[in-house]
Amino acid sequence: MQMKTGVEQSVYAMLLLTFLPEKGVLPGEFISQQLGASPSYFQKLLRKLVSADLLISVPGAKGGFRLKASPETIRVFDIYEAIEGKQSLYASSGVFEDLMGIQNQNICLLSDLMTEAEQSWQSTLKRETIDSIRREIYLNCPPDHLTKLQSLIEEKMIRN
Amino acid sequence: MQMKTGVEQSVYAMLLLTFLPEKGVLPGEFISQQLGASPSYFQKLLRKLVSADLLISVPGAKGGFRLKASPETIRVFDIYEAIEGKQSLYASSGVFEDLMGIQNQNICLLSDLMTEAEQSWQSTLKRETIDSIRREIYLNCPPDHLTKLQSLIEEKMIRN
DNA sequence: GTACTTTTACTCGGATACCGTCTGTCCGAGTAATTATGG
DNA sequence: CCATAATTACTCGGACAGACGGTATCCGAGTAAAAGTAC
Repeated sequence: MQMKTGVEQSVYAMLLLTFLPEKGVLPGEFISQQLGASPSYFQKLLRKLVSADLLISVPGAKGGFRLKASPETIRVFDIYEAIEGKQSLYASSGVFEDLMGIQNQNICLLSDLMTEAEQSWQSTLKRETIDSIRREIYLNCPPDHLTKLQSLIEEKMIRN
Repeated sequence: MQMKTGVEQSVYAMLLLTFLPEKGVLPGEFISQQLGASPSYFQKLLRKLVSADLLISVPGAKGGFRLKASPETIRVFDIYEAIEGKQSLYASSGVFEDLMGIQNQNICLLSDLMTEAEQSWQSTLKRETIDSIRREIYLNCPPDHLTKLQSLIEEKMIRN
């Protein structure tokens, strides 16, 4: 049981996009290059983020991706859910309930506990936003490195 | 990302074993039959539980499995960890930290949050024990069904 | 009846096959900006 | 110079190959009780 690496990559992609000026977009290929991921696969992740209403995509020449909402409103959980899907971590088979002769469908000996555990896992991911991680970056990233990245992005980005 | 079905099956196997009288054991095949699982695979799960010090195994004729400790001391988390392993749900690649020029190894923008989320998930599983689930069974299971199961177990079990 | 051997019924643990999921690649289609072309 | 066509550079989404992990099966080895055998 391990989280898809796509979740981490997606979070980082969203973080990269926070450095974009208003109305700018970044091509998917540039983003995947920066994260060291394979472009053709990364496009699929980006499209999932578009489907989840986290990104806006602009087709055509000078097209690319941009955040749909402001970083303060994008929770880490939203990205997690967009990539991992909405299915819960635990699915009861109901075998044991059958064995015990428990008729009531609402009673599942384990899933109540599992559901509660998953909710407290998720609530932690709902607390943090892309913006709060971005603030961590500003605290820990060397300023010259940040300006270098910023200029690289402005060079590669496309206004429209 | 989904929990192994082996975790659920293992929890139920442990629950079955709580119905065993002192010094009795149940063969692995009987347990797997009751849970509707394939015997050859289920043996592997049981052995994992033995390795994790949750079960005691008795080899030879009249051999089988029995709980090592009392149900009050066995947490759901112990079973989860025995089957799923100790690896955490999230493993940082460090790619983004490299991109940001963050040298300090201790700083990982995402893993702090992920670690915290996983801990609150685990703490829920640590709270509940096999015994507390067993009490739920007594509340929700028809009494006649319980006595039927109890007598089946005492018929199939082996004293030594 | 006792000592020894064989059979039986389990666990143990490694080798291996199957299958679903995640990762990764490829390609045709759609879209829009840019460039080329024809009058 | 303007309108139209072709090219270019992206996204879109489906099809598909490969890798990996979880599930499942099998088998030989170890172990201990029971049954059989010899004296």
